[in-house]
Amino acid sequence: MGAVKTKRMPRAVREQQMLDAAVRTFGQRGYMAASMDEIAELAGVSKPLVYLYLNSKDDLFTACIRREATALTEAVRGGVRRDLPADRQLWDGLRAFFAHTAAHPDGWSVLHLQARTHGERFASEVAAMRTELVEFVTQLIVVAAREARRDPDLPEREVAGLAEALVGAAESLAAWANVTPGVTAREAATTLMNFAWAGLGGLLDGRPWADA
Amino acid sequence: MGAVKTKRMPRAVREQQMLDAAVRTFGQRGYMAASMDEIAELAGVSKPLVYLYLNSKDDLFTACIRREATALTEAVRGGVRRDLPADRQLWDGLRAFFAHTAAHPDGWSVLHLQARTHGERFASEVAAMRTELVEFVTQLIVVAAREARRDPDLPEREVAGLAEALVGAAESLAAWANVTPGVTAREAATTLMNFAWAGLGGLLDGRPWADA
Amino acid sequence: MGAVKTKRMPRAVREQQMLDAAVRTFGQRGYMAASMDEIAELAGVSKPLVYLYLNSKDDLFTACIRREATALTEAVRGGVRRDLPADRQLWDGLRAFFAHTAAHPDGWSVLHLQARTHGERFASEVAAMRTELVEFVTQLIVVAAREARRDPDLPEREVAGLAEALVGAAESLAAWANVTPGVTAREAATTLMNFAWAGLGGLLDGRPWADA
Amino acid sequence: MGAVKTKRMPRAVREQQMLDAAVRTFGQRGYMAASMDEIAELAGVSKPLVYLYLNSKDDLFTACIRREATALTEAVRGGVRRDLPADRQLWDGLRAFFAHTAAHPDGWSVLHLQARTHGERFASEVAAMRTELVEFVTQLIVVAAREARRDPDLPEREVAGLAEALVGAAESLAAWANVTPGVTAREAATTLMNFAWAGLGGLLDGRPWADA
DNA sequence: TATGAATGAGGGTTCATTCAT
DNA sequence: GATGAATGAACCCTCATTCAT
Repeated sequence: MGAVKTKRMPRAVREQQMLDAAVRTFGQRGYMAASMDEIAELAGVSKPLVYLYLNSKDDLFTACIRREATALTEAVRGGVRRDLPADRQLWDGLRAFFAHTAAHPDGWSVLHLQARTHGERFASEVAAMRTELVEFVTQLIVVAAREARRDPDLPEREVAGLAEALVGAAESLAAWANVTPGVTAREAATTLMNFAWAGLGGLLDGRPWADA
Repeated sequence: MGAVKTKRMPRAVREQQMLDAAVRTFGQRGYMAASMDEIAELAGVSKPLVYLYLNSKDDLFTACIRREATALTEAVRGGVRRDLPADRQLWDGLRAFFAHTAAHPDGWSVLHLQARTHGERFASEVAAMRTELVEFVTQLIVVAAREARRDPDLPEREVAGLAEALVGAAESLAAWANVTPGVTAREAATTLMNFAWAGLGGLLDGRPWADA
Repeated sequence: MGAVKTKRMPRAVREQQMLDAAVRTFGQRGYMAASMDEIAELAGVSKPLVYLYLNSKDDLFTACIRREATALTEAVRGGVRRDLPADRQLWDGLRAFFAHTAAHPDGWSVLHLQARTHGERFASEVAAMRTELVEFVTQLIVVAAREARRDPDLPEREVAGLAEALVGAAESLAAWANVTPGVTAREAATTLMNFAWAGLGGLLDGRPWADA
Repeated sequence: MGAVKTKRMPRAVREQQMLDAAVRTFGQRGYMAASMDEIAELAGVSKPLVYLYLNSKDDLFTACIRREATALTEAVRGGVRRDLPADRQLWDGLRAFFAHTAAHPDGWSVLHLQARTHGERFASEVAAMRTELVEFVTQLIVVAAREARRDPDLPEREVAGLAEALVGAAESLAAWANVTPGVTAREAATTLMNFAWAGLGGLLDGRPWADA
């Protein structure tokens, strides 16, 4: 069942077919439960060819992570115009993020679940991408503070924690939106914006929550 | 290595030793990479005994999930006094949550990473616990709205999304706190409270962020 | 075929059965061409059991080498009485050597052919045994020189070369005797003694061959 | 790496390049561990071309054996003048033998180690060459006996054994000389001549070693 | 209660070999 | 004359699981 058996394709094409099959299989079965046999069959190719082009299960998985991470990063970057105000950038970025993860659930599973669960080697591969997103958000927070002309010296770690929380919330909402019928990317983005932007606003206004 | 070899223990005790070993192994190696051999050895028991008591790898893993989920739920519940104001309840609950996950990283890994990555069967097992937490938070949001005497009819799905985002942010911060040296449970809780409570406040004040 | 299927043997016994099968298979097929499947079947055991006891193909081969090397060394040592004259010791040693190699052709193949052809790791394992034999012969030559009360200061490397040549001749004759019908251990030993002892005698008499 | 990539060579030349690469690879890795991939790459050629010219791994290996056996045989034959006395012929032949094996260690490895370790088919291929050498030596022994005008009717099998031993000693010394630094072909030849010629002399003088 | 002995099934990887151009 | 694309078959190894005691 897999792809139609087309013979003698140039290497670059076959490689993409293999990566497609691999992302799907890894995303649905998990890294370890996915067998090279299944991937090869889904790609419409014999196993040795997979090894010839992608080298090993490890390398194949790494290639998947890289491809999907790049795709997601570029989707977010491409959805944002850096000349707009910070809140608008965040809003656009979130929409792009939710739209992309919803459109590529297996890729998102590879990045969000599988890569972080099977060894430092893979985890650090996604970590790079996540760092980029967190830094993007961090910058937006700083810019927002400056735009609001309010005291911009939030302690650095505080900002890092906030960004981390925001990205985490986004990831969680992405998963939630994927399984809750009828939730659109726009809606998820709205929910998060409401939550986050107001929270940031309160912070920047100097109204932090304080325990007794 | 592993537990001291003591013979002829009552069944209940042996079972806990096995679960301890299993949680540790599953948490560190991952579900599939963990071998029954390693678990049995770490528990100081022969493999057939593990099967006699816990039946299969699947069942063993399920037992781990249940035990750790219960422990986490109870830790959070036990940290909260339902007669205090909503914000204080959230704050106490978060501190308990971060403290427990920091104290039981393998258990947290089982719940947060492993259980969600290896099939619907296990995922739904954690989902129950997560739902409980999300519902707890949901209720707090509603109560907070009521306490603030402001228009309490936030649309239900909106609230669900917020709660989901908050729990996701908490989970993400828990992981972040586990790998960032020097971040305490209290600090993580503070960061999240600042973020979330202010955000909620803004929402409840009727100042949602709105796109153009 | 292979051993009769007997169930539930103690480990030590099974291990010997496996080594028997392995020596036979390695000796006849060669290290690389021998498959673990074939060895397991010949031993009347499933493959996993072979791995459980012997660990890996490498380790299994090493165990074969060690067992056969020890057996050969002990056969030679056991055939010699150190209180007899040097020529008699050599004669006895050679007979024991030829007898043992003829009785265990697969073991001899493992030591003489296979172990030296598949990597330094195995080669050095046999080298130890060979060194022992060469040193035994070396000593005999020195003793013979002393007994003959002739100038005993043969240059050391010269002696080493002679011993090497003698052992090589013996190994070669062992192979020859194994494939030439009707050649007994005694006969091979005689041939070599005639060849070697007279040669040594000439040397010790100070009548070396000299080129123009 | 490998040969310089030159296109469109005449077949004979390409074949030699392939055999060069094959001898080197077989000699260093061993017959089974050598892969056609490696050989083709080292030869600077694509794999199908190797198959086109040499047919199969088996045939390629056989071709290597034949080429190297012929080269060695001719080196020895070319080093000897049949009109000189027998001892001189032996001495010259040994020098040529040791010089050639030292100059072509991979070829020697193919003949001495690999060909004898991987099935009757290959073994018999070298056996032919070895027989030639053994016969050459046998003849020299007979001639020596005649020259010495002593009773030339040594029993035939006795002579065969002696020749076998001599060739075995030579082979062993060749390996020894290859790994012992500073041992020249001349030196190895001297050692063996001293050993062998004197031994033969003793024999021909009618002074065989005799056991009790 | 507890375990040493044993295996069916399957996974990752590699290799000699061929087709189609 | 020469090669990029492709595969059937096999091999080493591991694992969850059970039997017999």
